[in-house]
Amino acid sequence: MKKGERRKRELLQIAYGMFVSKGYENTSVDEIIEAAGIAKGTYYYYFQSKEQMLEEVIGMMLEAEAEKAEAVLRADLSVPEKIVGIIASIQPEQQERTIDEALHRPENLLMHDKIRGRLFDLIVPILSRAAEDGVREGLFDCDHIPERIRMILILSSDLFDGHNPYTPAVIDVFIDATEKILGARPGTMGFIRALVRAPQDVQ
Amino acid sequence: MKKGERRKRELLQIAYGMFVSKGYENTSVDEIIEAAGIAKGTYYYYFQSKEQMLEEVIGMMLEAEAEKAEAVLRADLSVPEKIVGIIASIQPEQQERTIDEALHRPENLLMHDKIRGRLFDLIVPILSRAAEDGVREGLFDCDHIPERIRMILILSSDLFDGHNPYTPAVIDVFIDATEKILGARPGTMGFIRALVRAPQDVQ
Amino acid sequence: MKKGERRKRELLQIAYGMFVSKGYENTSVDEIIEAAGIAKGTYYYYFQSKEQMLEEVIGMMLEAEAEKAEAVLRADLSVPEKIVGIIASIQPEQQERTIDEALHRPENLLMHDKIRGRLFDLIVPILSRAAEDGVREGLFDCDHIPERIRMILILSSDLFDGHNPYTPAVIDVFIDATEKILGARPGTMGFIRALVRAPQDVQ
Amino acid sequence: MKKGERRKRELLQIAYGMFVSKGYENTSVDEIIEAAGIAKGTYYYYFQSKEQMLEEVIGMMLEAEAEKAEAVLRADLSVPEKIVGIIASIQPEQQERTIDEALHRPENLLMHDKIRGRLFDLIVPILSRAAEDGVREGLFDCDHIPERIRMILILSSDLFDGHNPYTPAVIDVFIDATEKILGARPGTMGFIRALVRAPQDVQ
DNA sequence: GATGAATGAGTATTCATTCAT
DNA sequence: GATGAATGAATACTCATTCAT
Repeated sequence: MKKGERRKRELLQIAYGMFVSKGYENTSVDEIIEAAGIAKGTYYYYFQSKEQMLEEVIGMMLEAEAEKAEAVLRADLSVPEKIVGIIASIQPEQQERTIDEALHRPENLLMHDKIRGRLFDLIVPILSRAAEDGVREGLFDCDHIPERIRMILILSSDLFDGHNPYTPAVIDVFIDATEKILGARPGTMGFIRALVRAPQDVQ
Repeated sequence: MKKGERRKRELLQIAYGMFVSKGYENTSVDEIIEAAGIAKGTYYYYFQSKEQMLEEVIGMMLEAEAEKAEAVLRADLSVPEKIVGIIASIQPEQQERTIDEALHRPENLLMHDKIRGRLFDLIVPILSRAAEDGVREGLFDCDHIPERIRMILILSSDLFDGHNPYTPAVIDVFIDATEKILGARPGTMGFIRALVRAPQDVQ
Repeated sequence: MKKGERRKRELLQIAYGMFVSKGYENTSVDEIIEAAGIAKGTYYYYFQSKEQMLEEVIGMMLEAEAEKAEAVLRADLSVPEKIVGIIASIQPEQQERTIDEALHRPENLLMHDKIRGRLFDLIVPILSRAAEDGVREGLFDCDHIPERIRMILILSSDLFDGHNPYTPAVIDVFIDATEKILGARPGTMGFIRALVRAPQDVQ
Repeated sequence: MKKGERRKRELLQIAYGMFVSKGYENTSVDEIIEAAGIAKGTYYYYFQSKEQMLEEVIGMMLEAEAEKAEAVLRADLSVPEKIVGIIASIQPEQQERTIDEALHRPENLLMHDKIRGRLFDLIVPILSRAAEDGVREGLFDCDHIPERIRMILILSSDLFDGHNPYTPAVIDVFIDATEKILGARPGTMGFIRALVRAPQDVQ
């Protein structure tokens, strides 16, 4: 049992890397088993189908994301820093880039989309708790917190997902919009600017 | 030449319908030619590849979208109405629904994504012109108009694409965010609420 | 040893049910072990191969058939009744139907055929003994009894195996043929008609 | 069109030979295309599936059988000779043997069974016409002709299908049964004995 | 007696594309 | 302009069997 679990974990890791770098649809079972050094039968011993494996890969990834987010939440940071920190930590392309600089979007669409939906459902409540703290502290002033959080997630995931290079103007507007959506004083989220510098020269 | 063009147009229309209802990847060339009643060779006489055909399908669709948007722009409407009208007109799912009520997202991802990107690039300048009018009229107060417009597009396309049923809270927050992103007085975009009622009962 | 034998018996029973309802070829070893709640290794501890298991399943079934036939032979019945009783008792579909009404023939062909051959070899001598009694009693008048018995078996197994609905004409002709093959007086086997009524409405 | 049809015919012939000699299930598509010297795609250009090809193979074979039977019917023969001639002509094993002496039954079951059913449906009416002539001529005396014909077909196909060597006793009983089933005078079908001699030494 | 992880040859089917006519 | 026969690499999945523990 122990042994089988470890093996499975290993296969998920390998597949995750391949899915991210070449796309789920462009990664064949043959390629996975070759990379893993196992037989076809072994693959189907652990996974009922390629699609079910994708679900497990995503599940594994989400667990990791959730843990990271919770860690940020517990860290000694201001509420805006927590929110931004969590958002930054889930930008999928951050890790994807690490694995494969030449990431082509189209082949990743399916996985990207599946992850995005489930990730949002997972992260919205966590971020909402942080935002509620912000309201309590008088930093934010707004109702419908989960809906507002989701919007900020939508914006950030779309703007900063790596396929549109973001200009200073985009960042300014994003900061402005974030502050206003949460009812924060101008400047509250300004520190984002500093965080965003680095990856800019990619691509 | 004239005749050939018409034929091609026809094929694009047929393919468009199939791509939208079954997804690009799930539509085989065989199915297209059968639906069109032509031979395999004829297909490849008109299109270099299936992918190139997709590009042409999208191009054709975008032309139509742009025309519709320009028409709204020329119409006798207030600036906020123009902006909302254009945004509403490009919700891809609006047309897709017409063609196939049971549209499943995953198979449409590739086309959807390709369309979205190019549609935004096309529509942002048009909407920006409208927004500039709004600024001139004192309705809006903001800089970086194209960036702000793009954000509003991102939000609306994600929130209202039909796979998340939108609650009143979502609409309220969207209206609030839109007003604040454009620097409009509260209530300026409130009329959106009325427009959004109808499709709600679809799902 | 005792325990092992019982276990094996149990497995044969389970497999028999599955073979009959889904067909031998469509029943995988995986399905058998899951139904039996044992491990793969255990299966191959008891059986050298799936095919060998089939042989054992058939053997087990034949034993049961032979016992039933002998019981009918010992019963207090007229010779024609004995013969018809034994034939009726071996109609494989009779039991199969009990297990799975929706039995489709093609998947059962292999097993059906194997059983049929061995069943005939087993039952022909038994029936022949009954028929010899009939000759002795003056009911039948014929030579080559085993050959004649086999023909009657062939006819009945083909006509009444459930996939051809049998009409009254078929039954009449079968009765007539049976009587003539055995050299019996007309009417000797007429009682068959009554027996055959019931299953007719199955299909 | 002409060319495609010929090609298809050719493939059916090749497949027929393979199905008969190795069994349908044991003949892979790969083997067929290799034997035919065509590409995988070509195979699926002509046939939707392997199973559908089987249907066509059988259809082709049945056409041939029917033609042969009709020819016998038109020939200048006595009614009993016609009937026996037709029955002899359809013994599948006759041709199968020609193609592959080492015919193993189990792998042929599916095809054999499918053919048998359709062949009977096809041949029963033809033989019935001949039998009716026999009645008219006073050679036979019976009702329910199609049912009786079918029984004779069942018997002959089972007795003479090559896997049970037929003894003189079997032949005698078959002749006797046939005569009685049709209400013919003893000796009417005796000529069968002569026909049956030859193939006996096979196997 | 019993387990379950590992095997790998085998299978049918798909599909965008080519090209001689 | 148009045809349709031909291609062949690619793909996901099955399953009886083995064997170290």
